[in-house]
Amino acid sequence: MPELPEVELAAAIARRVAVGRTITSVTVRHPAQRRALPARDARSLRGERVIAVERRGKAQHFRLASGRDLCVHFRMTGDWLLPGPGPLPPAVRVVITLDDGARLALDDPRALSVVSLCAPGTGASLGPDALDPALTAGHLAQALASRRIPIKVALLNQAVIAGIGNIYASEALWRARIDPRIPAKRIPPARLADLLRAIRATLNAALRRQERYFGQNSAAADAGRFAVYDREGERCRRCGGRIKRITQAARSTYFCDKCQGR
DNA sequence: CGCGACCTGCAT
DNA sequence: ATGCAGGTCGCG
Repeated sequence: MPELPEVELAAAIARRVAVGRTITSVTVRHPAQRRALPARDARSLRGERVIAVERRGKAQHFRLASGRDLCVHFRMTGDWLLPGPGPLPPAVRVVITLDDGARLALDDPRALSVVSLCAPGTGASLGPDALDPALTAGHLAQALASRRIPIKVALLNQAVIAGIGNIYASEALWRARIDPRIPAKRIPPARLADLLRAIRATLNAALRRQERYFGQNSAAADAGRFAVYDREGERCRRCGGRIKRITQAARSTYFCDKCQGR
């Protein structure tokens, strides 16, 4: 479940568990994960103190006392789990044990997550974080000025703006009443300002929702979660139009063609 | 640019 | 059985 809001919450959990603690072991339990974090690297983390856990876009960075950086990316299905005693759930791929006995477990059924020691400077290709207050519509305009790709596809490009994924790209465009198919460079500055506000409102609302329903998997938590995502054929809650699904860059885009601009 | 690869589980 | 999934990289 990992776009920016989900990762922000996950990072908060990791922070609470790990910051100020020393790692006593890192265990890797899936061959695919071992490629990114070989046994040697995992071993080298023993005795490392965690200074901070930061989030940039969808990536988490454990800043370590030695100056190294343990990077975690959940990709499609990763999440942190705080396992109790006893056997670990089957999809736990990596376990970080801290000196107070607490365990931070990477739970990822698809095993596409990446945990690795990354060199400083990695992530330079990331654009500004979507919730960074320093990000302005002007920056966005500049980043999009030369791109004729559809705006929805541009929003998924983490080099343009970091943290937006397939769900919230559709949701933010709906909120800003922008047609996802419009070439990015053709959106006027004033509309980009609307879009940036819509992105922030969408991500912040999702964040609040996360906190409110933390740990629950109830129907209440899902009700009304998305305005358009995964609602093909249903009614637009704003104008009553039919929600459409199209494919862009091999991914589903949802939008209302009645109230999302020409 | 689009598309397969990386992985697994789930709905149809 | 098939196709799809909230991400990203690397290929043609």
